[in-house]
Amino acid sequence: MNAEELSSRLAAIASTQRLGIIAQLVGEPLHVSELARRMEMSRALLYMHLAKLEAAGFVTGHLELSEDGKALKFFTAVPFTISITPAVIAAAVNQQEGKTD
Amino acid sequence: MNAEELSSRLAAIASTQRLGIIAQLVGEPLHVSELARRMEMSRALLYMHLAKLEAAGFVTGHLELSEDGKALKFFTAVPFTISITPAVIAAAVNQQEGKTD
DNA sequence: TGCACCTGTAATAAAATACTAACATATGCA
DNA sequence: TGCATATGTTAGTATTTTATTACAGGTGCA
Repeated sequence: MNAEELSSRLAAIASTQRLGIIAQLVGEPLHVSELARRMEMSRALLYMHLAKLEAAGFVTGHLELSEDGKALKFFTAVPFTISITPAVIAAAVNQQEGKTD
Repeated sequence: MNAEELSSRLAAIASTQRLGIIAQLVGEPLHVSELARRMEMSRALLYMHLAKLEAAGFVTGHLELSEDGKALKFFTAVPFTISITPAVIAAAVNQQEGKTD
């Protein structure tokens, strides 16, 4: 992972709102409207946060049909581990490209 | 560590500029003017970044007198390890206060 | 005295993020 | 038909972060 990738992944979770979203989704996928109610947040704003989290690979969304036939957009927390130390940072800075994982 | 502490620590390193600063300081303390030259950045801007990094505990600064009697402000990278997983985030969100370490 | 260094801050401008309000569209059901 | 639910976007505003410019002050030395 290079410095740009690292900083953008970190930026995606450097937010209490987005940490809260991930926490809500751990072990329990939720659809957008339900998540918005639990987070006490407008859907428009939630979409913005979800877009950042999904772009960084921390959550993933998919459409599902409810029993009564309505489309629901479910989001799930994606498993990951990020370990950061000064050496990891130095390695990231001192290279142009990084591994996918 | 609670969600606020976690997000503010992450925010402090969620920046390519600040990752670069840490990388420069790993294993080699530098004074502000020298670091500014290496980062190709104005001192005023560098001070802002250093203030954020120091507030979050990633670097630490101290005054030193050079051989010819001039005051130099040296900064050093502080050793640390941050490991983040969905479970760590959930734990941070679901508590009010956290341990110092 | 003047030049080359250094630390430190204040005021301001520019850019990026976060947030709100409003809208369009669709489904099921009484 | 009308209400309650849902997805999704856009346009505009507010706030925060980043960056620049311009200071004021200190030391050593030729």
